[in-house]
Amino acid sequence: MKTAREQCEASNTLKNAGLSQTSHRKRILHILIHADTPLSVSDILRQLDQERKMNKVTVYRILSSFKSEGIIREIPTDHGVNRYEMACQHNPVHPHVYCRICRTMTCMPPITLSQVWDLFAAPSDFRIDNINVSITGLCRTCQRK
Amino acid sequence: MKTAREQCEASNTLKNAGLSQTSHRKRILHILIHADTPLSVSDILRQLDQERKMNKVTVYRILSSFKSEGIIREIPTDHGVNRYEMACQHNPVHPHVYCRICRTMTCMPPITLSQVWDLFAAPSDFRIDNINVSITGLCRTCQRK
DNA sequence: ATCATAAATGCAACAGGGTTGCAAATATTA
DNA sequence: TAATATTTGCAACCCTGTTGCATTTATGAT
Repeated sequence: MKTAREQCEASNTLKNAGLSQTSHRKRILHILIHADTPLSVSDILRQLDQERKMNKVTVYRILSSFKSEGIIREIPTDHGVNRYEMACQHNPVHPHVYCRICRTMTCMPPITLSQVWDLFAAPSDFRIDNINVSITGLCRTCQRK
Repeated sequence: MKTAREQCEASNTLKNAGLSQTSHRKRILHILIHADTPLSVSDILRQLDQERKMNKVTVYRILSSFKSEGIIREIPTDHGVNRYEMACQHNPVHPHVYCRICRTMTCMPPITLSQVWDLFAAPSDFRIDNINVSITGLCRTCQRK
């Protein structure tokens, strides 16, 4: 029985997705695998730059390919900044809690929507302003193109 | 029994929220009330400009005050563009379906998350890439400030 | 190993959403 | 109607994310 972190190991992940084994991709995977919250591009750049700089365009392109291959999941926020988490470590899909002031995002256990409501009906540390459920994909028209 | 559109009527909405009755606010409310999908700021500006131009800063500020007062609900998208819907016309909170190509957003009936899964497990016109559940608000630390 | 080809990366410049400071215009209250 | 507080417009700006093109790096066949 492998742990989620082993299953997500960089070179296997890239091989399974049919992506070439570049040092850039491995570095970004390494950061995502060891993150304990979903990361933004600026979070990733900051971590990369501690060791060796990487161009932001490269980061965007790598994340874009990871997203297409289903390696990572993208989470939009109110502030227009997307965050990313490893799909294999964060299964199944689960709610995220986001503070609109300090912009901290944390993962919740994978429960149903009505359970989310129940959870926050009780007195809690977190004051909810808004709950969003978004289903993103391709509409019928755009699938044909 | 009033219809949702009557309940949302502009001058009452502003009065209840304690906001002054400016023509700008009424124009934006009018557009939101008559929208059949959640609108982005550029959607709103485009509609406004057909009649008489309004500065985009004003639109952002008005939407921001509406959001603080709970008059409208904000829905983030993968593309970093927020969309807005009248809270009183769109109760309770419900999922949104968003096409990542044409960027069309539509409202779904207010069902639970597991029902959403069931709905899309069956053959469907819409191909799901990603489901996001986000709870936005204030964490304990930021509530104190 | 080495070479040719395809893919990945860096750089500069750009596009668009959203924000801030300040001056001018408008609404509210007395 | 005048005084004050609020709202609006304008210019300039910040940040996220994208595009085109030149350069570098990985891959696959010889």
